Amino acid sequence: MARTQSTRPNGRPTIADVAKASGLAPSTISKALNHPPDRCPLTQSTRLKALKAAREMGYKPAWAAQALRRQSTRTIGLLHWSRIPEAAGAWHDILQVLVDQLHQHDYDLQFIPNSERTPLILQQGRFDGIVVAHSIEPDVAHVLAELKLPTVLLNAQSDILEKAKIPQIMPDDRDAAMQLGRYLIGQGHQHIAYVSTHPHLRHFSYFHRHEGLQQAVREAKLKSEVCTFKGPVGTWIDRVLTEHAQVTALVCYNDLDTLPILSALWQRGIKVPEKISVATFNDTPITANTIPPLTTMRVPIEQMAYKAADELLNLLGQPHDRNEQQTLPMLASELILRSSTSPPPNHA
Amino acid sequence: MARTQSTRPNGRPTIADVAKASGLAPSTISKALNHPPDRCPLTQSTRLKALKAAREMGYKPAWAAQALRRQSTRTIGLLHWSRIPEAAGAWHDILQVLVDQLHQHDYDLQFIPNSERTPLILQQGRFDGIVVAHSIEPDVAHVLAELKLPTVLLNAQSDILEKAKIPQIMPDDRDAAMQLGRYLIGQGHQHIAYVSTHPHLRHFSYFHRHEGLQQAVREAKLKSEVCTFKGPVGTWIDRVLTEHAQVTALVCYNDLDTLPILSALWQRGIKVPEKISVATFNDTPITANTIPPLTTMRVPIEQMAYKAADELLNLLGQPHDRNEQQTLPMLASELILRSSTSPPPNHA
DNA sequence: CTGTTAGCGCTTTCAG
DNA sequence: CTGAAAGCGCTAACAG
Repeated sequence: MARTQSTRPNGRPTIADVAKASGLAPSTISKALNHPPDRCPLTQSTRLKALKAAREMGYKPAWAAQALRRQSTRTIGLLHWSRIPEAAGAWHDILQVLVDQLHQHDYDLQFIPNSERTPLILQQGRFDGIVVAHSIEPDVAHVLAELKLPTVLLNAQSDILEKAKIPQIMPDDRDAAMQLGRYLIGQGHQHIAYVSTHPHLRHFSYFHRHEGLQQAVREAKLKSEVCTFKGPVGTWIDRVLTEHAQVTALVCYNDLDTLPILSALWQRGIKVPEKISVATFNDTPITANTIPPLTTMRVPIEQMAYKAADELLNLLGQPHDRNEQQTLPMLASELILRSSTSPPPNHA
Repeated sequence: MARTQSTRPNGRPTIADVAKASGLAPSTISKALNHPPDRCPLTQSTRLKALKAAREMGYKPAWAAQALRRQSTRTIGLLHWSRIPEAAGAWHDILQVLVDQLHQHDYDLQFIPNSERTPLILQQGRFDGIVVAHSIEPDVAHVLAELKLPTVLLNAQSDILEKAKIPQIMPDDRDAAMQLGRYLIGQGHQHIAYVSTHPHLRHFSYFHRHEGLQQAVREAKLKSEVCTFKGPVGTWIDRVLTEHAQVTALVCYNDLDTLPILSALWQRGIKVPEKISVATFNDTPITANTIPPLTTMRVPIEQMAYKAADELLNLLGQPHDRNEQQTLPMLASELILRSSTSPPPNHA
């Protein structure tokens, strides 16, 4: 660990130091470091000499200098909805895959918190590409569209960006909800409610799932509509149990919604599924461990992440095992049966 | 939006373009942009001229160039344990505060995934400071210690870094567990088990909580020890209920552990709290919505985050409202009573 | 008060 | 096959 030759104020050696110490030129060191062993325009011996010197001095390229010179940061920005990343539940698994895939091509993933400063940060040239996750505000979308950076929409929707031909990866939420609706109707349920504890949902998944449920009801020619309730569970649960007592199945928007809903039913002594069935979306660890364990639609989270990485690397001009598909099909979900659903009470 | 004057390949104007367009020198534009209105070495009129030109051309400083020149990235790295940030539960709230505090001083927070590349990333000079969250591997700690970067340990432990006098912010887990233990013992519990679903916990919180519980048992002069069980709940729960049937209270390591544990008890028809009491740490939304709602210790998460930001800004030489305390006291937790605990069965 | 100059550390032509 | 030189875009020191 001879960290002696150093010129930088912070004490770390520059490429010039390595050059001097090895009796080679800076450019030679650079070549040795940046070209793969095979296609490297250097003699085997000089290459090794350069590498050895660099290693011995503990030389690490200064990132800002590389970025400035290459006009590329090898960093992908993840634009997410909230102040800080939602790495809970489904997003956790998505991010895991995304980070791994990008790492394989020497890209890092950086979260871009949603704040007033977001547009500035995007315009500073800190990113080689962008993944838009969950949703995006119109003003940010405009900035992004002007930037013409390689970008993909991952489980996110934006008229502005879609118009700009940005690839969009999303699950087929309508189909998933329809499958779930058909299953419940097949069990004998005639009145289904679609519920969420979040008061202001604007995500397309919320609407698509509602539509899918409605379609299942329509095709079964039930007499009822799918009624909806949203906001804190205390604001609507008692109405469901009284004014809408014919409802025998609750479909929750997502896994995180279910904890307060199951809790509210339990506190009122309403048995699940004997009195009312409950089902949801996203097959996360939470859903397997609720009381009772939840019937849920497994959304193909990992597949979505692979697709997103694939599309982005493609836009970045990275050679990689391209998933050769012209269009981006929406991905299908799978029904996971657990004990929170059953035929409704008094059913033949 | 006259984006006409542009020289850069990517079409965005440089400071030189702004200079040319405004008839001023690049350095003048730089001064106008980088000095606060008050202490700016420019005439009001030239300052405004510079600012106007920059705004009209949509000029945004290139981040890499600024970083290279200033030898500072205005970015703080968050070193976390897993591949991707754990933004669930308690960490979510911590990060929220941390990001906000740093933003107020124009620092961004960037997650550094734990991988083989972590040491390299640290050495590239991408960060002005580091927050070590949760835990850290020895080799990474060594690299970090050599870097001499402003660093704080946030709910993390590392002999190597503590030896290097890195400030450490952590909750008083021993005290929290002791409070909880005393409460349970006061309720009449004589046999307490300390449990977790995670098989290989090495975090100091895990050990400190155990110690606190033991201390409560010791000071109450109970005849039993605190027995521990860890790993997937299915591997130990039946043993607790048979071989250790005298156990009447389960203290879970943290909030995320409780879902599978409550579920396992429910599946076996064991009533909580009538048959067995359950309590845990971290007062997160999850704990309020379990069946039954959980008695828990509220760890002062936000306070910890404020302290961490404070310490770090201090090390960075940022003038700010310094929380003038010489030592870093460990922070106390508060008991939140809910319905998952009660006196044990057959208790007077 | 403003402009000129000199790099920050690196990579990439382009000569030798 | 290797080295010298230029310059990415910016800011800070120093002249004028």
